[in-house]
Amino acid sequence: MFFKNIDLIKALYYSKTASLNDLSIDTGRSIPYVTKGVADLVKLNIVKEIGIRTSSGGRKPATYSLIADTGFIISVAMNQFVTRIVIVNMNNEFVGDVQEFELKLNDNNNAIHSLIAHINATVIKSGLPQDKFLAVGITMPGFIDAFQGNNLSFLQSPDETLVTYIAKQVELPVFIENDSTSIALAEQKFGLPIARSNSMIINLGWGIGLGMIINKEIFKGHSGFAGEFSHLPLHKNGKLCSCGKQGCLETEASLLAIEAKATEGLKQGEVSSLVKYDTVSADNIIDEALKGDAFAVKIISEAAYFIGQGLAILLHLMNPESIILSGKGSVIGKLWLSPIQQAMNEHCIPHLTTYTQLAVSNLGNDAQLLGGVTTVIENLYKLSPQVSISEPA
Amino acid sequence: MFFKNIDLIKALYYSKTASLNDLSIDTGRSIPYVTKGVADLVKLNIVKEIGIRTSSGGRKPATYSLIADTGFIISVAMNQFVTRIVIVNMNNEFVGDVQEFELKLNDNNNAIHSLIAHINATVIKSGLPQDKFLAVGITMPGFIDAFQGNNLSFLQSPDETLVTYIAKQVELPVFIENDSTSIALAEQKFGLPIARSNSMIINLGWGIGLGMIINKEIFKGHSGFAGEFSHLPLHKNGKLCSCGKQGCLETEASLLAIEAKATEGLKQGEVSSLVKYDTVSADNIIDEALKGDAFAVKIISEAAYFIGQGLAILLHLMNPESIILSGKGSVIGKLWLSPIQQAMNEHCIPHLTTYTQLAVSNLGNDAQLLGGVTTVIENLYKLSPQVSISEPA
DNA sequence: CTAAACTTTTTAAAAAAATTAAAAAGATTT
DNA sequence: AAATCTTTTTAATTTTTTTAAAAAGTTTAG
Repeated sequence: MFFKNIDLIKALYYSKTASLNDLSIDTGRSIPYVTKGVADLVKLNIVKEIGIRTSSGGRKPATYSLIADTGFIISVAMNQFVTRIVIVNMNNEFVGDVQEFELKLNDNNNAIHSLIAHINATVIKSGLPQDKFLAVGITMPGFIDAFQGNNLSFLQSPDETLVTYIAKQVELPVFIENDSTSIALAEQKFGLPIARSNSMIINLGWGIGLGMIINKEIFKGHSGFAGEFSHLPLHKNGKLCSCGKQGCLETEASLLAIEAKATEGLKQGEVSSLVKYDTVSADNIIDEALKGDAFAVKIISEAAYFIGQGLAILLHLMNPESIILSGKGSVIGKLWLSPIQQAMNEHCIPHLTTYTQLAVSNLGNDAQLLGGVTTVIENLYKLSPQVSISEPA
Repeated sequence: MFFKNIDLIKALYYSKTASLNDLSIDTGRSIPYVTKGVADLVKLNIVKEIGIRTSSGGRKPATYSLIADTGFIISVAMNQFVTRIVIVNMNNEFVGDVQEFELKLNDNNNAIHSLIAHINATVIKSGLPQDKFLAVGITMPGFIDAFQGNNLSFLQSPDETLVTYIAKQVELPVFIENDSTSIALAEQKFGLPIARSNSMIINLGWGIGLGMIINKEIFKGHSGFAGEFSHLPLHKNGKLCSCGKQGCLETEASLLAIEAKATEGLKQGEVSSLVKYDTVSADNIIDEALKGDAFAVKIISEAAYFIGQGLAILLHLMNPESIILSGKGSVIGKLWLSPIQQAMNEHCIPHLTTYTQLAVSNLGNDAQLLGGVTTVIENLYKLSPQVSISEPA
C-alpha cells in the first residue's frame, strides 16, 4: 500500500491531526524532510490537509490528517473466555459495532477455527473489499513471541506459526501481541499524557498484567518475560498458583481470586446482594460493588490493597511518572484507587509516592481493542508493498 | 581540549583499541564519518594508529587507540567511612597508587574540606601539570542530582552547588554520581560482556545498591529515584530502617545488618573466631568467612538468601540478561552465590532463572573507581573547549 | 488605529552524513 | 599458483540536516 514514510504515517495515526512541526518533533526528523514526505503522501491520496490551526503569536500552521478510508485494521481482543472484534479506520475510529462472543482459550481444540471464522465473517459483513484491510491485530493472554508470531501458552498451531496459519485462512497479514503489552501501548499512544514516557500500566483482568513503558518504549526484557507482576512472590498464604508456585500476588488479587473469595464468603453466610446469583462471576461482583453492596466492595478493596503492596515495590524499583489502572477491571477504577494509594503510602519510603501519579485509564474497556490497532501500526513497515510493476520502457 | 568527535573518543576509551569498523558499530555512525573523524584526531595527537590486526579471511584492519598521556582523570570513590583517590590515563590505566583515607560522611562538617585537600594533594604529588587533568569524577552514596551537581544526602555546600564549590577549590571541572549508579556504568563499560545491554548490578556495600542497565542505558527513573532495592518492603521484622520505614530489605541483608547480627550472635555466645575482635567490623567478618569460620559464613549466607529473595522480584519484573554482584562485598562473591541462587530458584516461576545469569564482578573493589572515570567520560562533551582564538585575517 | 517588533511557519540554499559502488588487500579454495 | 571469496578502505552519489531567508501572523507601543 505505502512503503516509504511509514514513520510519518505512524505519527499521524497516533496524533490524528498534526502540523509539519508536530510531525518533525514526533518523528525526530528535520522539517524539510517531513515537508517533502507529507507532500508525497498527499499526492498518493493517503494524507490530506485539514486546515489552518490557531497560533500563539505567529504564522498559523497547516494541519494534516490521514484519509479515513485509505485502509482498515481489524482488531481482535481476546481473554480467557470472551473475544471481541472491531474494524478501525485510519482516523482511529471504530467502523460498525464491536462483535463480542464467547471463546474459551483453555482446553478448546476448536478455538483457533472459531476465531478464524469470526474474523472472516467480520470482513464479509463489513462489505468492504478485502484489499482495503491492512492487517489483523490479535491481542491475547499468554507468553507471546511477537516476532515469530506464536503464542506459547494458547492456540497452538501445527507445523507453522500461529500467525502464518491464521494469515493463510483470513488472507490478510496478521500480527499478535500479549494483552497487557498491547494495553500498555494503547495507553501510551491514546491514553493520558502522563503515560507517554515512563509508566507502569496495570491490566486488571483475570490475572494482573503489567506493561512497562520505559523511556518511551515498551519494555519486554532480555527474553520477553519482563513484567511478570502477577507472579511476584509476595504472600505466604500457601495458595497454589497456576504457575506452579505458591504465594503469587495473583492468588490474592486477580479477578479469579476475587471470584473465589466471594463464593467462599457467601458460603460462610456473608450478607450480600450477591446471594441472588447461582454462581458468582467477576462481572456480578463488579456490578454489585458499583451499586454499593458492602461485601462486594470489601473483597475488591482487599484485593486492591494487595495490588498496592505490589505497586509499592514497582515504585521503589522503577520510579515511574505514572501508574495507570487499565483493562477490564478498570471500569470500577474509582473503587480500587483509595486502597491502592493507601497500601502504596504505607509501603514506600517517605515522599516516594509523591513523584508518581496513580490514575484510572480513560480508555476503559476499549484499551485492548486499541492495543490491537497499535500492534498493527507498529508493524506497518513489515507489510510488503503491493506494487503494480510497470514494464520497462 | 577536544570539542568535536567526542563520541569517537568515548568509544575508543571504552574499547581501548578499535578498528574503524568497530568504531562505526560502537558509535552508530557511518564508516566514512568515522574515518574522517579518526584522521582528524590523529592529526591532533589525541589518537594514534596502533598497528594491523588479524582478520578472518579478508583485508587486515588498522587499529587505533587513544594516546595515554593526552589527559588524566581523577577518580574519587567515597563510601560512608573511607575515600579512595586515583589518577587514570586515557588508556584507562591507574597512574600511581590508589590513595586511601578515612573520611566520615555522617555528621562531619569538615568532610568537604578534607576531600578537597586530598584531591589537591593528589594533583601536586603526581607532578603532572594542572592542565593535563580533564576533570574529577566523584562517586558517593546518597541521592545525587548528577545534572545539577548536588548530593541531597551528604556534603551540603552553602549557596552554590556541591560541584561548583569543589570545582572552584580544585580548579578543575568536577562531576558527581551515585556510587551504585557509577558501579553499574563501570560494569557495563569495563566488566563482563553479559552486563552490556540488560543487567541488574548489585552494589554490596553498607547498603545494598542497585544500578539498572536497560536497553544499554543506565536507568534512573522519572525523577532519579529508580533502583531503591535496599528499601524494598519485604520483611515483617519490625526493624526500623534509616529511611524511617520498617522491614526494608537492608535491615536484614546489608553489611551494616550483618555487623549487627554478628555482634548480637557473639553476645549470645556463638562459637566463632570473631570473638578475638573488640568490636566486630564487616571487614573482620569477611576475613573470617574467607578463612572458613562457620558462624561468619552462616550470617553472610542468611543475608545472601534475603538478597536472593529480592532478586527474585527483580527477575519477575525486569527479566535481565544478567545479575552482577559488585562493590566492596563482591570480593567474597563466591560465598554469596549459592544461597542467592537458591533463593532465586525457590521464589521464581519455573524456568525464569534459566534466562538470567548470576555472576560476580571481575572488577572487584576497583569497580567504583572505574565508575568515577566513566562519570567523567560520559560528561566529556560538557568540558568547554580551551580554544586559543586566532585573530581574523 | 497603525506601524514596528516579535513569533511561528514555510521555503530555499548550503553543509553534513549516510548509502551505494568501486577498489584494494588479504585469506581461502581449487 | 590462480581464482574466488572476505574484509577493509576509498570514492561518488544520494539523502538528510543545518542554516539562512522569506512569508504570514500576533502583539505591543505610540
